[in-house]
Amino acid sequence: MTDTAPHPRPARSAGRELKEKGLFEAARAVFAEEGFKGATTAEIARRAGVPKANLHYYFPTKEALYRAVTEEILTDWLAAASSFDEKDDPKEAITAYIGAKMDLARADPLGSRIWASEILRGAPVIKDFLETTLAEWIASREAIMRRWIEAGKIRPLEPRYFFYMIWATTQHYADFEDQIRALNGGVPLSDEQFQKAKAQVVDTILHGITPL
Amino acid sequence: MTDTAPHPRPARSAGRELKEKGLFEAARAVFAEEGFKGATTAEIARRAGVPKANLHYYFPTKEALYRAVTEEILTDWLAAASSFDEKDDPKEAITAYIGAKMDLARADPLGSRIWASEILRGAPVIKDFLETTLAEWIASREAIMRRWIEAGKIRPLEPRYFFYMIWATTQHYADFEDQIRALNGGVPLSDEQFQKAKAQVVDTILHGITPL
DNA sequence: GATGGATTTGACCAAGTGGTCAATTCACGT
DNA sequence: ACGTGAATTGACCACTTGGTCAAATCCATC
Repeated sequence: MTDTAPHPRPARSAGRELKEKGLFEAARAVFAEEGFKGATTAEIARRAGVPKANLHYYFPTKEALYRAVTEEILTDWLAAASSFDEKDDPKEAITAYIGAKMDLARADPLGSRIWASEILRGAPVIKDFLETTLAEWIASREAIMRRWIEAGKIRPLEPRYFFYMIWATTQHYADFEDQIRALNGGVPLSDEQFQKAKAQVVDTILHGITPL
Repeated sequence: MTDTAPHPRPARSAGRELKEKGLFEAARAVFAEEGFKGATTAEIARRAGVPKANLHYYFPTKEALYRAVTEEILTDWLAAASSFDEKDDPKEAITAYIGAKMDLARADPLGSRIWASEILRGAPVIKDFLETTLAEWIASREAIMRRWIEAGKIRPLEPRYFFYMIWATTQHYADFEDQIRALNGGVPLSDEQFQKAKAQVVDTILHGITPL
């Protein structure tokens, strides 16, 4: 009320952000379905409901748009990864981490699919992330797990392959959603089914690494 | 020596099959890297070392070539799957199956990647396979596992989600090979590393489902 | 209501795209 | 040597691609 100019500059900025968001989300969907090369700027613009020339006003090139999309995905990945560090107890940490990864796969399957598609084509855009940030992440968590192993808290194993199993299994529910749907009578997993799957993944892996 | 006509008709046929094979293999590589839409017939022809027009002599359309490639992959998949049925004991059956899937991922990563790429784009070509052959396969193996559960041979679990875990984990070593390489100091897993990974996958999953 | 930068967009372009085709070359039986 | 069908391929085509651009339109400010 006291503000006589509710959106003097924000108006422009907000409009811009909204349109940019629309293009961004449309791009996520198309990149997830078609991959980087298969995606077309025309299709992205069409889904966002703007002329193609307008897309190029907000994002100079298809690759710039793609890079913006991937960056957000890496951020989300790291956020989920942080749940591994919140507990000192192996079971709690692993349970939290698997849960976070499963929830992310459920909440943002497109992100997971874009990641998968990016790896499949040789990871040209995120290669640096893999070689630096991700490599450091897994190295330090590997050290943590080795301490757990030495303390007899979990069975001896190669931590890397353990993480691969978690990544593969959790991301499978996003990347292969269409296959899972086909095997589920043509309908997507319900929330109950997904929760059960999540519990089973946690349960099986936890049992798999618990000492006798 | 006795045969004065070493390749009278076989020559033609063999030449044809060889060229077809070359195109087929080139297509596998390009489809695996770029996906169906991203792959170009020009690139496939270039890798096979033949003019593009020649490709269309052997395979009328890009999609016909793609279908030929996918059909072989489904055959390989089923062959690996049969190893599940060779043993009556759960541990032996699952060990054999995981081993076969891991070996397939190692021997033919391209096939696994084409499958993944096909699912990512909505499985237009193999949807029928998923809904019929694969659905039947998992349904009957689900029944087998339920019997094992009732007999107390394995812990109670939802067989479907168990198979998803196996598929995800084993295929991960093919589909995410580039990521694994990046996390392995830039070099692919050696044979020893891969064998160790395979053993650990078997071991963890087996422990994960073995009753206390 | 005039100014000027931000935004919008139809028209356009050079470079690919999957696919065709007619002309040529090949390999074999005669 | 010759005839014939299989195989090869350069040239071509209609269409799509990512990206450009100049002209139009908006809209906060003065």
